Amino acid sequence: MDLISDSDDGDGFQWESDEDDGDAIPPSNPPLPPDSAAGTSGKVSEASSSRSELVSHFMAMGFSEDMVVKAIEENGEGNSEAILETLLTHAAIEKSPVKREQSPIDCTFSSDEDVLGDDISDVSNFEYSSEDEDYTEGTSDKDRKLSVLVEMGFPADEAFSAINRCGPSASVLEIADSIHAAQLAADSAPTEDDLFPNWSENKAASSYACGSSVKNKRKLYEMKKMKQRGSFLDRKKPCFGQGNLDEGFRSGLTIPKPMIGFSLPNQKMKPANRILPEAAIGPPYFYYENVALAPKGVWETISRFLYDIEPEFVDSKFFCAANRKRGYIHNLPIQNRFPLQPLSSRTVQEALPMTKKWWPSWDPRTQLNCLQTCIASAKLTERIRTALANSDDPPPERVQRFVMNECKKWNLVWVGLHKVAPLEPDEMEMLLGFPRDHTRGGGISRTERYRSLGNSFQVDTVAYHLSVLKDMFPNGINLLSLFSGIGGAEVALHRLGIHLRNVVSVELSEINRNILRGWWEQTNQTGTLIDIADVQQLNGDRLEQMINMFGGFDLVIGGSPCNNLAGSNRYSRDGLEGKESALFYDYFRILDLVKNIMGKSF
DNA sequence: GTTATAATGACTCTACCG
DNA sequence: CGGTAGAGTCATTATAAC
Repeated sequence: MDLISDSDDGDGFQWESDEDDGDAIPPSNPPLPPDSAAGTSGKVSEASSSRSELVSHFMAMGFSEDMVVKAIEENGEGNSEAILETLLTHAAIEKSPVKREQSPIDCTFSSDEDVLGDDISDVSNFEYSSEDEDYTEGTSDKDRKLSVLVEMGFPADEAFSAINRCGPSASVLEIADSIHAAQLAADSAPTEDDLFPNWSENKAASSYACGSSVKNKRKLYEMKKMKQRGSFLDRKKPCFGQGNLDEGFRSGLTIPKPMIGFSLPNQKMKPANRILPEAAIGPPYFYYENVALAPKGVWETISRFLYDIEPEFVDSKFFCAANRKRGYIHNLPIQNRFPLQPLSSRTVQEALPMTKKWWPSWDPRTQLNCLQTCIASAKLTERIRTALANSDDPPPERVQRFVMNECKKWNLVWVGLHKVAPLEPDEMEMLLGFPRDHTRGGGISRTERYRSLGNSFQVDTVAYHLSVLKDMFPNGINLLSLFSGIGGAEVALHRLGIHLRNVVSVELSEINRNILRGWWEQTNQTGTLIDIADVQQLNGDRLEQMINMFGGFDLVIGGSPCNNLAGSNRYSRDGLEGKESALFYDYFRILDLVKNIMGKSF
């Protein structure tokens, strides 16, 4: 088949074309590091029979022999999972969007279907921490009732429904009764789990409680959970007698490997049509983001609040040259997605061509790890330089291990002989999909740039998910953007060619608000941008006013603070109840308000 | 007062092995 | 099945420098 012309610019992309014209991935692979399998301590064993079997196995999935051989050499024969991941990565790297190769997704998707009728929703252990008193300030009567009910131990989503059900004059006690009744009714209805065929249960989780060497902090954490567990009402009957004893420790969902979400660009297979729970269906559409590797139970809670939608876990390494493992919960359609153009480079050597010259053969990295908010110290890069300068050309094993460890930990790249360095802010902008100098100038310090960038969306990834909106809203959208940061959502939509009619952006940091405002003016937006500093100020009245003014929001998007969830946090990784990360509940609060207001008058 | 610098582990998940 | 080792992570804090 022939090529889709480049001028097509997004509109006409269709990945579901019928024929597998050219399987073939052109042999011109992206420039791999000069690593070359021969160099590294001959891991390639020769059991050629099993090997050729492996090769044909993957070729049957549609990968070229060339690629398969390379992938096997990289990972060793034993590790077929890793081989597959490498193949997927390289397939995604393939530049030209017109040369679709078919990908083997069938085998990675529906592998586990072992969902018994078991309860996956353990998560009603929700309490506002004591310092959240001011949560109720400036909010409506409805909000106050919700807050009280939640403190009583009711799941907020159920409390919300009950408040609406009972009407404005109902007392808290009446509402509580109503919730209870609804729970009893739900208990007798056996279905509901059937909606999530992909969720599986982590059976090993029960061993979590009996770990022998628990540190103090850990104990506290567990005791806290225990305490909370005692206080909430079970939403449904446990399926197996007293089996809910470890309910609070169970993690109900697993993160798929490879972390490709519901679909990737350049992938032949169409994602199956998912069935969303009734309460999840818009308007408005919504899109929520946070770190994938959060403490246990966090995503269960988030999902539970966001209408029981299954999270889509995606690693941005399939969209750019750096890892970024994130979970997304949204109610968008997932068919007919298309990627942002031009496609971003998916190897460091390609994205940062200057580094290629200095990249030593014993550094096998082709992609960076997650871009974070801090960079390596100059002392460290100097230690590395002297260590290498005092070694032979291929440095001894010990030195290599030291250097590789630090390079991975701090995302260092090669910028000279024996010289490694952290990324520059503009390089981070590029890797994350922002225009050059997006965060530069306007009185923003370098440190602040790193911080803001480290907290941002990866634009290509998000844009791929949002691309389905383009055909649905040819006249543009009204956007409610919470925790906007440096405007990843806005940039993604703009780059998709989706007109931004009215944007209400909520962002605490003045620096970030300035960045977004600067971008807005610089890109000659014709819509209106309203920025608000504090989510707490966004109450029902204000939302109702804006909704009436704009005719409703088409999309509510936001990634709530991750700092109490992120693994790098050594001081306050307190989970969803942490000081900042608890703002997730404001995302839910506002989203649900918008849904209710729009549900009434539209 | 603001900005840059450097030092500061733990929690998960996974692969592997016996 | 349990133990172990390895790897990766949208960060916070104290201090120096400006």
